[in-house]
Amino acid sequence: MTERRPPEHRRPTSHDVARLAGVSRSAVSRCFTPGASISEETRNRIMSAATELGYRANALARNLKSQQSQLVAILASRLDTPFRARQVKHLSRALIAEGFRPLLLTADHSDDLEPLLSSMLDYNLAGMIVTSDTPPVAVVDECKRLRVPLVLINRNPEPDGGDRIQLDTRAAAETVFDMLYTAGARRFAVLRPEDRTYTVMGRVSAFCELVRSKGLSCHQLSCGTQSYAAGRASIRQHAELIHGCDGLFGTTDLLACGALDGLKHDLFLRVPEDIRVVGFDDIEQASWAPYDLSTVRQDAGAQAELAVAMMRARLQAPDAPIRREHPPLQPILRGTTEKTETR
Amino acid sequence: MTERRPPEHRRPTSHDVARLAGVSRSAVSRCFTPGASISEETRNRIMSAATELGYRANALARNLKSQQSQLVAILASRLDTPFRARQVKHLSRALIAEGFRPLLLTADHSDDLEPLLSSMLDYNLAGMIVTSDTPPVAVVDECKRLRVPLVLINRNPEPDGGDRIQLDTRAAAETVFDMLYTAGARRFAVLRPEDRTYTVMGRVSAFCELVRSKGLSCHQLSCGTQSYAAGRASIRQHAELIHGCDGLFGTTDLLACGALDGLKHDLFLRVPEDIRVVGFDDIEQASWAPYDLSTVRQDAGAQAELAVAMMRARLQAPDAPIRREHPPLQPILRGTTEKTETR
DNA sequence: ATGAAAGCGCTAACAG
DNA sequence: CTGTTAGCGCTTTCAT
Repeated sequence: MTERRPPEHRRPTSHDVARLAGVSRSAVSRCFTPGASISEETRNRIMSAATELGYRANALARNLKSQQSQLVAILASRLDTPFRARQVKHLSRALIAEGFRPLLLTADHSDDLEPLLSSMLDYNLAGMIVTSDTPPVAVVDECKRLRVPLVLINRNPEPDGGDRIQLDTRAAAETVFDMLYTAGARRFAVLRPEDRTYTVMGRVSAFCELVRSKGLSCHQLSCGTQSYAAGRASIRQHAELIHGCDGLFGTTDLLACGALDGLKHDLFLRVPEDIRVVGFDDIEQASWAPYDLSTVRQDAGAQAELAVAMMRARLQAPDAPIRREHPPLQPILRGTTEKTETR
Repeated sequence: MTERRPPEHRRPTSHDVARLAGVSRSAVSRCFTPGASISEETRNRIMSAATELGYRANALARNLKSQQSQLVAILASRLDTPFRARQVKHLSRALIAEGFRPLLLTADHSDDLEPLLSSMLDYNLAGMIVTSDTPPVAVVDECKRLRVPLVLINRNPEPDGGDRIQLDTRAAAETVFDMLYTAGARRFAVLRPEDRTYTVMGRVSAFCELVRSKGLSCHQLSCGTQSYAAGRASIRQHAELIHGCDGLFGTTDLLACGALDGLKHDLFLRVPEDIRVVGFDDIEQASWAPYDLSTVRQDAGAQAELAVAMMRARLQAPDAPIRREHPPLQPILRGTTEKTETR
């Protein structure tokens, strides 16, 4: 008596719904396809059958058929970093809002991304958004070949594999310079992290160039990583140079926070009286009391929406020319660039 | 002459590989199936054909057939919060390490999760991991019915829909109490955020109970959200009460950091001389110079691995009894509970 | 060890 | 408007 009745936990299929509603499977399919022609009555019957059974179309099957999933891979490194977390949060929300499903790929010390990324491609991705880790060329090519829209956020401009959202380093440099100069800085320094991210390196060199083009001096202070600890250590390490400066560009808020603590606690300098400081990104901690750090905001929300829009556009016009967009920057003036009594 | 030749960007299928290698599609499939029987020679032929064509098995089709995807949904709220970001990072890594693909669902002001979550279920999830947002009952039931393993991290114990990783609030309370008491605190206060997360509320009440069971006093200071700003505001608001206390449990590092700044900059109290402070989570900022906050570490990495292991176990034994695990806690002693010259 | 055949659950082209 | 039919790309008996 081993009667083989369908197990209780089987998902109902369109077949089940069709049978219960007394229609064909195509009817069911049409019922769940936005622009399909179906009579009001059948639709109702199907709908009630569907809800009764708890039917939900199997996305895998649907995607297999339509050769297109709603899956979008997000590749992000250093997710535990405040700005990156914000970026990813907004990306995820923006994608979901547009009906996509974000697949999260966190990769750090560039542990061989290649296999991972290309295994994501197995899912017939609707797109891929990369923030801050340069995807291996193989993957970029693969995306191109498979016509998977690829959006790079703040990535190196070279490989030109996909659409890009890119910081306008010139504009950034000018904004930062203005903030520091207006606050009275004349002898500049900038933190140069050694883990060379394009954006960050770009900011450093653009800033230096700009400062020098004004006939002012700009020291580059090397510091290991883009972290609080590195920022602080760097200040200690370059103490002498620092004493000759009155304006510091932290390159990144995380670095800037570390630097601020170094300036105050290690070198006993007053900010902004002895030295003005500006960061970049406007992470939450920049506004915390001990920092009150002037910075430049990158609007993660707008950036995310732009990324999704670019992806969607590419999806519709795979052969359109590559786009590159500069999202807007907004200077945030806080205590570290406050005007002090001159003279 | 509109010759319809296969578009260049079509993915090669097992069929293409089979043809090139001169074998059947089944052979190709077997070649990519771990424990299948296939001769060394055919395997080689197939493999080289596969690499030549750049073949990768279509995950959608595979999953459709096997009724099981490698997709795991992570539901996380407040991703832009340091501890949550760390959690998600580790979850993502742990999942990927085990061959799963994390789908990221960020939901905040509990914008109707239900449709979202259940639409995720359309992907034949291999599991679902929820951190900090209680999933609607409907979804929990759905998971149960569809036998989708559900792991809840630090969620309310009531619905008992899935396996849980849960803070041991008693142990947490004892750890915190010890840290404060040992540092000399006798008159306690605790921050009570109004956005009632189970874990957080549990910490608050367990702590208060414990303190009172020792015959000591414990004031609950209400504060709006679990944020830096709320922590700081709360201190200002409860200034009088605070002045009568010498030990504060911040409930969350974010709150504790805000509180610390409130204590120092608004009430002009010295920490730890006038009042000792302990946070919870050990976010990076707790170790920053201005805070140097004693706290209790929840090991996000271990937590994530545990979550994935539990998920995997449930996948293999859907009917095993529900598990509940308490991940270990580790007190981190820093400046805010330093012993000061007594008397 | 291998190939033929039968689907997984769905959609879409085509008749009616 | 509706049902029939033919797959999407893969896996998996089942013979051979």
